[in-house]
Amino acid sequence: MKTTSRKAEIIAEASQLFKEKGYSAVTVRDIAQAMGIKAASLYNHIEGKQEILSVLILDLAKEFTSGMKNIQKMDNSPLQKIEKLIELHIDITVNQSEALAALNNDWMHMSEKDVSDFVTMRERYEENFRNIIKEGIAQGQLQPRHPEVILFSILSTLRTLYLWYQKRGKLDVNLLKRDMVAVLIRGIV
Amino acid sequence: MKTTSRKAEIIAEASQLFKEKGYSAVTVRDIAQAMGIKAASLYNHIEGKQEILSVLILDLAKEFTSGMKNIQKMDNSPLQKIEKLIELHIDITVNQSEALAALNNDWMHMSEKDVSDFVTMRERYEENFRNIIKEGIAQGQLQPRHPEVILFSILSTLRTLYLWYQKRGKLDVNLLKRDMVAVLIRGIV
DNA sequence: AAATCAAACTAACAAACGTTAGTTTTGTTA
DNA sequence: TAACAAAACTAACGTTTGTTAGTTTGATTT
Repeated sequence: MKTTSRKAEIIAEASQLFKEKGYSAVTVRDIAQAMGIKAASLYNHIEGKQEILSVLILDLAKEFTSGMKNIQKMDNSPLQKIEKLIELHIDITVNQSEALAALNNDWMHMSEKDVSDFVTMRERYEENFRNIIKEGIAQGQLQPRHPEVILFSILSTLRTLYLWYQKRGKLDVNLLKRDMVAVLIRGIV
Repeated sequence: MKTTSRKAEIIAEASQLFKEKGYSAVTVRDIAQAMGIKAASLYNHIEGKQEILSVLILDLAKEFTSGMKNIQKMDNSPLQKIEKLIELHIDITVNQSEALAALNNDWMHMSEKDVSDFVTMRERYEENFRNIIKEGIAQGQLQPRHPEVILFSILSTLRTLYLWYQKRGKLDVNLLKRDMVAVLIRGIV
């Protein structure tokens, strides 16, 4: 019973290498070796090195976009939406930390068209997030800080969560969500 | 009156390229072209491509280490020390965002020895930061959250500040410090 | 004017790069 | 067992990579 295509296996293997050394420092021969085959064999399954990167990044970007859409639909307060967004990022981090690394660090190495699509998606995502924050401030539910500072304090933490989630003893996900929400929203004092 | 050595100019130019595309995607010919000279000419001033990276990263790491040392010496409460650390990161970000990008993303491409030195310095820095947090919790000045979560919420935000400080209309530094301290320490509610 | 020196140059290197073409192996289906 | 398709292979390609060697330029000092 085979459940994953060979192409998917290649992408999965490559994503681990990309996470460790970055896209540009990983060669197709590295990827092939990790799979126990020769470099040329990869080309039976993929169009090129760049395709691996684009699949990784764009699929993940769509997942964020769709998650955002779902949360916007909900009949929740701005603060509750922010909590849901934090949980969305944590869930994605736990299951897709390799793709997340590529999305964060290597998006500029995609083709021109894919970069442009990605940047558009990212800007939309950030704008939606910012609007939720602004609404929270307007309603008096959030402190009247610079929305940009709030947005990026939260987003920076969530985006780099993949860097330390692994090594720090694999905190229980629900515990992590609880503490992250608390720290990011209610501060530390 | 020449104030900067040719070597320093090369390192400065290279750091900008590294920030844009990452160390591995930048060639020595790219660096040379940005300076209006030929690639081979660079080798009159530097030992190799890797040396540029190491100078950038290790000098900056030392700056963080020395900043931490100064703050530890002060006779301040844990909370005040954390505020000072936030300000330290912001000051460094404003003046050295290129080197900061290299330190964050490309440290693993230094020589084995330099990587090892760097990782040691980083671990010490994080441990010192963590101890300040723990002390704050022990004294009841901070909420009793998982210290690791607090540490990395703050550190992630500060470490990636360089990514958005530029484009967001160059907020006034003092205003930025005020809002960052407020958001990171007192939360957003 | 001769000597010095920093900093550029041309030319070339061996190695590594992503990728292509054509062929063989392997396991499944007819 | 013959046919087929998936997935591996060998061999090679043209480029780009970091770097070296030896030379020339141009300004400053002796």
